[in-house]
Amino acid sequence: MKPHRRILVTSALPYANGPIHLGYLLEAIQTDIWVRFQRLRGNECLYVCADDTHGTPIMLKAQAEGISPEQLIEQVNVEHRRDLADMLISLDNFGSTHSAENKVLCERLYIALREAGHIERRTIRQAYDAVANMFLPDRYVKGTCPNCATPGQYGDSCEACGATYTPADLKDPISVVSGTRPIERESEHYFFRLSKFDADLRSWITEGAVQESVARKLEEWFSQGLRDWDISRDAPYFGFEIPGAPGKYFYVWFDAPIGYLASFTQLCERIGVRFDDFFAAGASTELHHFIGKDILYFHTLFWPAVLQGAGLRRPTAVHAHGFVTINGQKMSKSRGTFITARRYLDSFSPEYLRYYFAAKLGPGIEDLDMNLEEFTARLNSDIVGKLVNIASRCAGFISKSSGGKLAASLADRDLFAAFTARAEQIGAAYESLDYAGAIREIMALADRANQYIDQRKPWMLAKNSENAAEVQAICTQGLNFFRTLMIYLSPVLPVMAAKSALFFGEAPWCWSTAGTPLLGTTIQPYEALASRLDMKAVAGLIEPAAAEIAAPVTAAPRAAAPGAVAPGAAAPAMISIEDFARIDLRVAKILSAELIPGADKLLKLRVDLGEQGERDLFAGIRAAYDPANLVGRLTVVVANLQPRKMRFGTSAGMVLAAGPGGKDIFLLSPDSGAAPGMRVK
RNA sequence: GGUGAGGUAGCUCAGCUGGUUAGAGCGUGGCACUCAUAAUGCCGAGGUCGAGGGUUCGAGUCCCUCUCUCACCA
Repeated sequence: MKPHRRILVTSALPYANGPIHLGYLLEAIQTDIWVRFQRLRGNECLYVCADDTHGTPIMLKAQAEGISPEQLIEQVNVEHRRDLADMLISLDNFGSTHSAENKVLCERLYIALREAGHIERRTIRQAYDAVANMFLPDRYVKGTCPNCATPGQYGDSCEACGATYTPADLKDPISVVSGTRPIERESEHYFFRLSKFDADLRSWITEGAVQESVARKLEEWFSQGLRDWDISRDAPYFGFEIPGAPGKYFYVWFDAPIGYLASFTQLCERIGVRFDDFFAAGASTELHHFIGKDILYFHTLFWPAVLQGAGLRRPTAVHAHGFVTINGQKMSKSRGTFITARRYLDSFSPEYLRYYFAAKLGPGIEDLDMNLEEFTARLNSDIVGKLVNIASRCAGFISKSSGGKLAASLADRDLFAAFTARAEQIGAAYESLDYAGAIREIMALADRANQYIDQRKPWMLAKNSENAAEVQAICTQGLNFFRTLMIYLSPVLPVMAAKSALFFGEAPWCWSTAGTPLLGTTIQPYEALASRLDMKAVAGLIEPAAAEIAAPVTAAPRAAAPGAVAPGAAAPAMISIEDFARIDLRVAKILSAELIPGADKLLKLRVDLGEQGERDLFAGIRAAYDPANLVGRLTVVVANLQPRKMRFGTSAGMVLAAGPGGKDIFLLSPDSGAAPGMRVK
C-alpha cells in the first residue's frame, strides 16, 4: 500500500479575454483525469485554477466594448466556470487573479523578494504612445523590419525573417492603439533578478521536475544565460499597483501564477486546509502544474525562482502538453475550426471529448490532432461497440433468466485475474500521463471480454432453460469484466462510471474495487450508457462557425470609457489575425475599364480573379485615372465584400486605393510576379 | 536564424537499454454469428520503418549528413 499523498494541482489560468476553446480543454481534461485518478487511488488531491485577468489586452478589449475591465472579466468568469463545470472538470476552486487574496499575496511575495534583495530598479527606454498616453508593449508597436524590410511586423520580432529586436529598431513604427508614431520615453522599472537563480533552477530541473524533452529545451535558455525579468508596467495598466511605487503595476505574468496561491487560499478557508502545508519551504506535500508548452518559460524559470526567492516551496513538477490542431491545422476562426467549449457542449457529451483526448494523449509535448472523422469512428467503435456493448449484451440475460441476480462465483477466475493484473500497469500509465497507453491496455481487455462472451455463446445456451445457471455464470463474468474496465476508465468517464456503479447497485468506486469481483448481488435494469455519434452532426462542429464568417463583420461597439485612456479618434479598433483572415484580398487583373454615363466619380471595371473568375465592380477613381491606362494592370481587391447594388448595376467587390479622394487617390499594385486570383495575406 | 519535438501500413499511433518472418486499433476484402446501439468473433490483404551514408555478426532502434512537418524564441 502506497503512502497517502497530499497533492495540489493546477491548470494554467485561461486568459479572461475570450471563451474556453478546445485547446484549453485539452489541458483541463488532462489535468482533471490525473486529479480524478489520484482521488480514486485514495490520495488527497486538491485542484484549483483561476481566470488570468490583468494586462493591456484586457484593458483595451474592455475599452473597445465600452465596459470596465471589471465588468469584462466578471462576464468571462461566469462563462468559464460554466464551461469547465459542464466539461466535468472537478475543480475545487476557480478564482480570479483580480481578487483581494491575490492582491495580498502579490504584495507579500514582492516584499519578500525585495527584502531578500531579489528586486532591482532600472531605468529603461520604452515606446510611448503620446496620443493614447500609454507605454506600449512590444506587440502593440508595428512597423517595418529593420533586417529584411518586411512591413507590418510587431515590435519584438519579424515573422518573415525571424530577426528579434526592440520596437525602437523598427522602421516607420506606429502604435496599434492610436495609429500614431510612438516616441521613446524613459521609465523606471522593477526587475526580478532571475540570473541569481541559475544554479538552483538547474538542479531543480535535473531533479525530475519536468519531462526530459522539456529539460533539453530549457538547456537552451540556460546556455544563453538567464536574463533578469522586468516585472513592472507603467500606468495605465489593469492590474495591481506595486507597493511603494505609485504608478507602477505588477506585470500580468508576475501576478498570474500567484493566482494559483490566491485561488488555493480561498479553498483553504472554505475547507479548512492549512496553506502552509502546501507552500511553506520544505513542505512535504506535492505541487503539480499542468501547462501548455507555450508558457514553459514562465513556469519552469520565473515561477520556481519567485517561489524560492520569496521563501516558499518550489513546484514538485511542471507538466507540459502540446496544442490541439483540427483536421491537421491550427485552430482558426476563419476556417471555422476555432471550436469553443460551448459549441462542443451544445451538441455532444463531455465524456466523448474526454475519451478522445485521453486516447490520443501521451506524456510528451507533441501536438494532438483532432480529426473529426476519427473522433466519430473512435467513439463509436471503442465506447459503444466494445465497452458498453459488453454490459449491453450480458445484462439482458441476467435480468431475464436470473431475475437480475449475479452468480455467486466466477466462472473463470483466471481470466478475471488477468484483468485485475493489469491494474498496476494501467495505474502507472495514468500516473505518468500516458493516457493513450492506459486506454490501449483497457481496450485490449475490452476485446478479450467480447471474445470471452463470443466463445461461450450464452444466446445459444439460453434457448434451453436447463442451461440457466451457465448463462448466468457467463454473463456474470462478462459484467464483471465490464465493471473492472469502467473502474479503470472512471477518471476519464466519470459520469458513465457513476451510472455504472448505480447499475451494479454499488457505492462510488475506488481503484481497489476492481480487485474484487461483484457476485451474488442484484443489478438494476440496464439502460444505454452511451449512444452513437453521427458523422454529420460532428462535422457540424465546424460549419456553424464558417457560416458566421459569411455574415457581415459588425464593428465592435466603441465608447470612450470615462477616466480611461481614450484611443485617438483616428485609431481603428484592434482586430485579431483571425479577423484579418476573414477579408479575402485578391490580386486582380483589370480587363476593361469604362466611363459610366451619369456617374462623375465612378469607373466600371471588369477584373479577372483567377480561379474565382471575372466580375464587375465599380470604383470611385474616375477623377484620378484614365480608363485606358488601367486596362491590363494588376491591383488588389476585396473579393468577399457583400455585393452592393448601385444605380448603375451591382458592384461585386472593392478595389483598394489610398488617399483622401478626388485626384489624390492611388491604386495599389502588387510587385511583378503576382498573378490574378492570388490571395493577399 | 537558433533550439526542441516529430516523420513506422490508407488513418491514428505502439515499438523499453540494437537481436528470430516490424505490431495494435480504425478503415478495407472475405467468412461466421445474430445476445448486443448495422454491435461481436474469425481469417486475409496493406509497410524497402522520410532519404543517403556510417558503426556492428546484426539497426526502425546508435552516429553523421540531408530533407519535410510542427512548435517555441523571455
